[in-house]
Amino acid sequence: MANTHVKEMQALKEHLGKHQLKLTRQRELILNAFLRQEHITAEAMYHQLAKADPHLGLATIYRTLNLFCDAGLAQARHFGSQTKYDNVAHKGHHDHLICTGCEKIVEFENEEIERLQEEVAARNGFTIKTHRLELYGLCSRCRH
Amino acid sequence: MANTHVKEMQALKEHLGKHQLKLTRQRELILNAFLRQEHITAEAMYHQLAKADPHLGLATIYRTLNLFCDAGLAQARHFGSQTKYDNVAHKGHHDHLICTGCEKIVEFENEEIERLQEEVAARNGFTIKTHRLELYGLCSRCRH
DNA sequence: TATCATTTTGAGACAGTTTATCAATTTCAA
DNA sequence: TTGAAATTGATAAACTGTCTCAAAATGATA
Repeated sequence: MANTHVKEMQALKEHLGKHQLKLTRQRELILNAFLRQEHITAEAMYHQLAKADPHLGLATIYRTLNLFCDAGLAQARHFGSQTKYDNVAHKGHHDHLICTGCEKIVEFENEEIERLQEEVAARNGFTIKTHRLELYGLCSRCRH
Repeated sequence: MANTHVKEMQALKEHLGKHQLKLTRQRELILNAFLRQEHITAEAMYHQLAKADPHLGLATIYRTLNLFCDAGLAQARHFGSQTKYDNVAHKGHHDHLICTGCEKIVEFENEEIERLQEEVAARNGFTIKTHRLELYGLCSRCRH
């Protein structure tokens, strides 16, 4: 398997080392698959990896994705009843525009909004570490 | 029962009328209880209303809160594994500044951010219905 | 490279939250 | 008042995610 994600693998190894955790075949497999996505659910990843390893358990996917969150490689977000794991490395940061009709998700970035967020935070004595902005509505196709 | 929420009751009746739905004792009861809250889970409301009506079913609470969402009186938000129903009437919109150190939550409003959100949405052909903005970081006291 | 304490895995049981089912009841227009 | 249509309550079922535990894999050490 091509290891095209050297930097992230490095970060994972570092996290594993710091916490007496081990690098397994499954963790490598899941990391490589995960890094090819922008965001994905555990269930979707389960089905996607079924070809590569039919015996890979769903619980392992959940455990590993949560591990990635701890390691700072992923970020969990709750959309409706599901949890999506965002690939943090893929893009620095992106916010979401979510269609409540067809569930379509459009990503966007807006520096002006980010700047204003910093301003609000500063005014309240906060130092922002991360944020989450989701706009819910109808896309042009669902408006009818 | 005191009907101190005339405007919202009106809005509910309007929605019911438009969709061939009926006004029931339970819907009135749940509406009045809901409007006294800022945000609440279905489970919490279930326990809270158990005194007023011990036979009120949990399914009815869920159904009714979802009805309120359709009617524009409530807004569902997913926090972890739970869904909280926000009272839309209570305050217009408010976003959250959340301290990851002490869990303190500061509410804020920023019209400029809201305006930019509309702009982003329009650029992508979306019509925003609601949004959710949460800034995570450390408050001044926790920064040390 | 063999050993072996420790971690991880897979499979399914389990738990918490929300929705579906359906007979009995309630609403409301006529 | 009547009756078609909607609603309710009770519970089963669905769904997402976590826990359990015996078996397997890892990796530090000899």
